[in-house]
Amino acid sequence: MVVTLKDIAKETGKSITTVSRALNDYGDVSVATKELVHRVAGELGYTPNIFAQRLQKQNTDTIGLIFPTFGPRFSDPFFSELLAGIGNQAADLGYDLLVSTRAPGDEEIKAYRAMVQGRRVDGFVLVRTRRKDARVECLQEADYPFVAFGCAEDNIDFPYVDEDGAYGMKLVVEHLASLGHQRIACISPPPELMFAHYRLQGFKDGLTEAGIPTDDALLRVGNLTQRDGYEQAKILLDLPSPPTAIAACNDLMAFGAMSAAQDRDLVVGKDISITGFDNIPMAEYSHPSLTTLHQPLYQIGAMVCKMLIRLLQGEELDEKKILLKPELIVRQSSGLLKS
Amino acid sequence: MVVTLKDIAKETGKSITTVSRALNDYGDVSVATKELVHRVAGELGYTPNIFAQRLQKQNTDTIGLIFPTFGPRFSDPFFSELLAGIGNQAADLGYDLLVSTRAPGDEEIKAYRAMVQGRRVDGFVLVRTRRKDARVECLQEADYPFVAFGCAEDNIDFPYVDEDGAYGMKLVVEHLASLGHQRIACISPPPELMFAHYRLQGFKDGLTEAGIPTDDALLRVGNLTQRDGYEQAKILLDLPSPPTAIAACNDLMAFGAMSAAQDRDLVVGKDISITGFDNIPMAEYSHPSLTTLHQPLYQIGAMVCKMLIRLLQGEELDEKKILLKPELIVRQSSGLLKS
DNA sequence: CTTGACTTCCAAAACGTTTTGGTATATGAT
DNA sequence: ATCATATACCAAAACGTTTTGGAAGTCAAG
Repeated sequence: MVVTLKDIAKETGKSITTVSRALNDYGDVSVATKELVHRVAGELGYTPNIFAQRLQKQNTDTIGLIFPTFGPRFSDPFFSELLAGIGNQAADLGYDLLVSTRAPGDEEIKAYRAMVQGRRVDGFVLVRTRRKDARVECLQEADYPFVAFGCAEDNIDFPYVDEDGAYGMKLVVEHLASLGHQRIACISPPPELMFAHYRLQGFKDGLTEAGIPTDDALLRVGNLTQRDGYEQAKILLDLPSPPTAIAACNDLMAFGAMSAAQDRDLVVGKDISITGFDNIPMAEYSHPSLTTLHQPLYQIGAMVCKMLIRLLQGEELDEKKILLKPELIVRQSSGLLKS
Repeated sequence: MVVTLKDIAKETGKSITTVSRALNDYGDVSVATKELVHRVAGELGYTPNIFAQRLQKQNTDTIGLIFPTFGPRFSDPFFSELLAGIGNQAADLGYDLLVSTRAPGDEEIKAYRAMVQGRRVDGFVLVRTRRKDARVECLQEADYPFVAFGCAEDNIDFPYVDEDGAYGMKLVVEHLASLGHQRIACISPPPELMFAHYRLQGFKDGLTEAGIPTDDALLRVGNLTQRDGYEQAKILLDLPSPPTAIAACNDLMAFGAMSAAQDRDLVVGKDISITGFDNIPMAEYSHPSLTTLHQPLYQIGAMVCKMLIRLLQGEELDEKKILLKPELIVRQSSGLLKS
């Protein structure tokens, strides 16, 4: 039924060894034999049994990816874009991608340990690094290769790609300040996430550079969902002296904030300015369209994946730590301060 | 380094056979031995080599899923939700999921053939069935098991889950008609998609039931993206006598249509009503929020996956063809016809 | 003390590949 | 003729598991 090396060997009258070596283009097989073997293999429709190969070669040609999501669904477009980038790159380079989701915590680490233990994958892509990141510890301890999207605390060393969140938020504040805004709020991600730290810091630095004092009442934390963007924005709008601009640290929270403002009949882009971060596809088509920072997630995914595969193949990385500059995309959701 | 059955055999003084059979809970191993083997396996941290298992058992415990997307990105929330459902269910039942994306056409079929040929997966989940579906032909010809999301043409027989699109669109038209709308447009998906047919048919039936004649000028086709929703809505709004309501056949196109209307300073929900289909998370938070039909994509994904695994394990399906009723979610984007 | 049934165990084969460690033949140099 | 070298090939082992087809021992019944 299914064609193996043995069948080709029988058909060509050569040994299994020779057939194998012919197909893998070894030097000690004559050109004539190689041609013969390839032709017969084609005719019979031979495809190598990948599991036999992996068993023998003792590698998996698979990379692991565990999304740190809450709840079963990962409908965050952030993840889908990234996944597409990683997945397509992996496929192009002949690797399988083993994906699952797990909420941060014990179960998550158990999942990593199980994959390490069972030698289920050759290496990992880590997304959304955290301050004290148990995943990093676990993998470094087991001496397992990985590349992260998101940087590390200073003292820890591993390869990663990250976007310069501090720079991005500074751009946003500069933009909002130039429109006349003085009371600028920020909805930042949970502080245990590495990128939260940088984005918030960039936000504060931006205020300082614009000569605006920081008001702690205008700093809120949200869990990156629309729902939380909505809730946090409501709190901000209820302040005795509410902000005239809200810089959300991702697009989803920005959409939530827009909803909250619109529920109070504020016109976003006029009565209040709202900005996001990520530039997910929806940002262009929301109403009003969203001023945000462009992060090329698809490319970042591809880049991280390529770096990992380089590592797995024993090559050196030209750059071990890559920091990308996000680009400010000004749309309708930010506008001149009404006087 | 890595623990194998041999190590456990050496440690316990039993044979490899006995160890294997102990771990797999065969009847011909004494209770004492089983306990011993399990204890030692635990101590040594044994994990079976999955590739050796698969080679021996001649199955893959993997299910294949090729998303029919255009371009490299699949940021359509429709797909992410479905993927989450399929992926989590597969993981729960101990199966791997091998995902890739391919635009419909020759390359797509080649990808299926390659996976079939190489016995790379045990079966497939097919999404978004088409009228003359080459994937179905290919898999049926190879006698490869699969379950689809989306039904078939009448004469073809395979297991599937589908939502009752005709019923859903009828609900929408009924709703819009009850608000006083008479000139109702529809932006339907490309007709080669099975669900396009049913949704459009439901739309027309709805009009008939409401006593509204069908106007072909109000029937447009869009490729399911926001961009196309935008373009098609522009065309509709440019008509000498434009529609007062637009029923888009998915949420993304509905968002595009909302953009187009808002660009002309129409207030959606007042000057014009717009509805979608799918109820993606964004639908709740758009402005205005979107009237749409709820399709439990996560659950559908899980259901399809479970059916497939049932088949793979040789069980019979209670129901081979499942049709779900979508639920109308009325929000702000549909409102009374302005008189 | 045989016989058969039952319990518990195991050696060896098998899955399909790659790699190791050769052998055999031809060619050319001495 | 002899030796060295290069070319073309292959048998067997190995990867780690499951399954096949017994074998050995115990026990009860005849």
